[in-house]
Amino acid sequence: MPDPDRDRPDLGAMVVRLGRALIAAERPVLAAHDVSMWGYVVLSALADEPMRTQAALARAIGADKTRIIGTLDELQERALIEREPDPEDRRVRLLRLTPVGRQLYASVRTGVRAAEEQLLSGLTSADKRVFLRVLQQLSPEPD
Amino acid sequence: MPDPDRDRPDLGAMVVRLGRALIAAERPVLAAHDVSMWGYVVLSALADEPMRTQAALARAIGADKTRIIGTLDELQERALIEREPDPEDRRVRLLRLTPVGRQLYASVRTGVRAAEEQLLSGLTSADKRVFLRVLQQLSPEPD
DNA sequence: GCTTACGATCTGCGGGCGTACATGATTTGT
DNA sequence: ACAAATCATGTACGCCCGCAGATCGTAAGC
Repeated sequence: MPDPDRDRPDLGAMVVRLGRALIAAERPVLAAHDVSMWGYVVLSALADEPMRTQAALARAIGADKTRIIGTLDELQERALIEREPDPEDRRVRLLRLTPVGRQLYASVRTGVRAAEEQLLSGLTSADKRVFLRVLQQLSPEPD
Repeated sequence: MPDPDRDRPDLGAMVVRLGRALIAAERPVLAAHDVSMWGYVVLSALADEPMRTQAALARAIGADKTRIIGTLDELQERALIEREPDPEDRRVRLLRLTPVGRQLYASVRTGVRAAEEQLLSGLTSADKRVFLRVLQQLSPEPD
């Protein structure tokens, strides 16, 4: 009786390949809306809930805190997010989506989900359900 | 009836998080054997089958052909691989593992697999089987 | 033989990223 | 009041990567 587990590629190799396929599939969607990868990630994080500090946002999306500043600058300039000093602690900037930003995010996300569905289209619905549930279970929340 | 599919994170976000967790889990294993990530990938590719050209190897592992030269130099210096001019076409270098290289690869792979099993240890065996099968189905072979 | 094509290698460019450090504004603890 | 901590920001360094030539040796077609 053969052991399929011994012959499969490394988990890491498969995840990397899937990641590359996802990036390739989603790049056109992002480009169509003129949003960068990091921009989309920021919009996604802020759509879930507004953030009280930029450091918290950086932690939430697994980015360096200096790296997201440029992204925030651009999103703010396009009026997709608001970055307002907290009246109670004027060191911190309250971050939230504008209505326009929320709308754009919804559009991009719809496209991203469609691209993902395309990649998953070869699966049975049972396999897809298990796969997505397990993947969610295995992808750790950032501290 | 709630729709769990609408609330889940993007597939891309989950894959990236899982990838980071895998890298973190496997880094100590690689360091213990003094092998770089690229080195391990090369050993893995050559363990499957010897390669007739370095360009073919680069394509197989999704790396730039100039990138792998340094990796091959190091592996050759440690006598883990052989890089011999093809007598029939002396432009190309035949690449294959040495017995030592095959042995080291087996050790590292055992450690890598153990780290991966650790990450998967929270799953039921049915979930794990489906997840790995689907993941393999979704991770495209490089051209 | 001569031209063209191919493989390996080296070098340099530009971009993305993480890290560290410095600064200025502001809050907090004593 | 004063010192220490916190937050956003800017700057600079180094690393890794993909990509585009340029070079050299070799092979293949004419």
